[in-house]
Amino acid sequence: MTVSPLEARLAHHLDLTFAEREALRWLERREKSYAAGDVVVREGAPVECLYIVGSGWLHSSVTLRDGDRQILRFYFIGDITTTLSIAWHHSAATLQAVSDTTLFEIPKEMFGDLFRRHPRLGALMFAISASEQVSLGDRLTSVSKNDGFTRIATLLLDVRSRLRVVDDLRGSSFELPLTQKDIGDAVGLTKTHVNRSLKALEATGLVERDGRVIRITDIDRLAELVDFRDRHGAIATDWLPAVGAPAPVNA
Amino acid sequence: MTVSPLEARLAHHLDLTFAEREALRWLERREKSYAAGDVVVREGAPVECLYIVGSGWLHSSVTLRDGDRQILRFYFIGDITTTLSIAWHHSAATLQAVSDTTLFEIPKEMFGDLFRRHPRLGALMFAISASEQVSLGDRLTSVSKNDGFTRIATLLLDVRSRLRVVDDLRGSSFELPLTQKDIGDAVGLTKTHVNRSLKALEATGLVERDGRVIRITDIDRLAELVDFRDRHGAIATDWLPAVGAPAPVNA
DNA sequence: CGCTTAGTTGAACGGAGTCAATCCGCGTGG
DNA sequence: CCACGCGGATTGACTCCGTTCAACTAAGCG
Repeated sequence: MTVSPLEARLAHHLDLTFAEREALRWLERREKSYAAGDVVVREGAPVECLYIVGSGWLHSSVTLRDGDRQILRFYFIGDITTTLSIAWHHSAATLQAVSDTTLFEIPKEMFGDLFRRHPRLGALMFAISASEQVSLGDRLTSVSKNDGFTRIATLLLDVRSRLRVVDDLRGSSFELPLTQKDIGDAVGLTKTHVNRSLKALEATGLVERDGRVIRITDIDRLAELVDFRDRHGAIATDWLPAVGAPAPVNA
Repeated sequence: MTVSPLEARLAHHLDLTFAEREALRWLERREKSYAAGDVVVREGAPVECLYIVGSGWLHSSVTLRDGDRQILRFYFIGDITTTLSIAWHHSAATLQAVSDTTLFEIPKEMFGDLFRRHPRLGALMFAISASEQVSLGDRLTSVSKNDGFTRIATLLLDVRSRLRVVDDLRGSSFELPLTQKDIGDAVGLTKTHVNRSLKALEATGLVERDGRVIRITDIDRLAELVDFRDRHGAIATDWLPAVGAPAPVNA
């Protein structure tokens, strides 16, 4: 029996019951593959499905009137994508593969049914969504208040931290399969200034680059330098409802 | 029987059953009052409860190392606050009353139980949370890519739009009980530049100010000018699970 | 009536954008 | 095997939006 990415993710926070595990695997039957650069869903297109990331990197972004792009979020294995758009019939953002990826496609209705059959998992999804919202808030703060150097350092630390939780990231180095333009679109800088800031980061000796492989030589010191707060640790689950057969609705 | 704020909000999206209405009202028993400026929850403090806004304005913010502040979100009647922090035992942000407010305090466990007893409401909460996330993404985009004039215009349009949905806002004018420093903390500008941008907005004739009362004379034209997208309309509910007694967990 | 907080305005500075040239790695085709 | 072309990375010069610093005014309040 293979380990499913979403199951693995959630099991990180909770001791899942057999039925819960079963239900999660049930969601991951329709597998699809995309090549690096492929657009999975375009902004404004109708969305009937959510996608669980099976492997690879993706990002979601919006395009402005002048053609400029804002990258909102990166997705890694075990993440659920297009939840952003679940509130509408049309996608609020473009979902694009950064590297080669596999996705599990699940119809929205099936996701909705999960709330009914496994309320505890529904509540856990809510909590995960909340933590993602905090993470987005952190980036807003970073973009709003910090200079380029700090924004990029924060992005690197954030990505590394998520890869560590999500992937089996061992050492201090990791691949960042993004162009400098992409980085700029994520943190609100031009590619020119991204380049300058990356150089400045290297100059401190805290970050090394080899092509698109990044190595942070002293994570703690860099984190201290830019006041980075890691949000990707454990999440509180003590408030979740009891597991098992849901209580009947009383009058 | 009084109309509860949360009930009214959710009924906007869904035909609620009697049992669901009952459950929502059940959440709103512990009422508390706060004066303008009061801090309800401080960043880092333990949180055991969520708060439904009964009346008034609030905002949540984070404080940076240098004392600078980033306002993440404003809350109005019917909003659920501190959901941001539900994933942790300690608050991720400071919740502060902007005007005099009343809040309904609900223990996290009771909120969790809502997912079990009324899965459809749980899923709806998830959708609302998703739409808030999109809204936050819009602000990230605005702060990341737009100049001061546009950022503030967007904030004004956004607040007006939310007040219109949430409150019985009739005309084109509304009170903005914020200092220019507050506005700056929300959109990432200094108070100096907020002032200049407000002046510039007035100069276009599209916005009038009288103290803290704002009047947008031509909403459509201002929206067109700054490429504003209103996210606070209806949300899709067709994917929600069926109402009624939850299905038993099958083997 | 002073004191404090918020709003307003001016001058100078600087971080990041803009524009533009150059370099580099890599795939493609001759 | 090498010339060519292309997308991305790098670097420099100049400009400008927003900050910083610093008055000064207006308004609320004890």
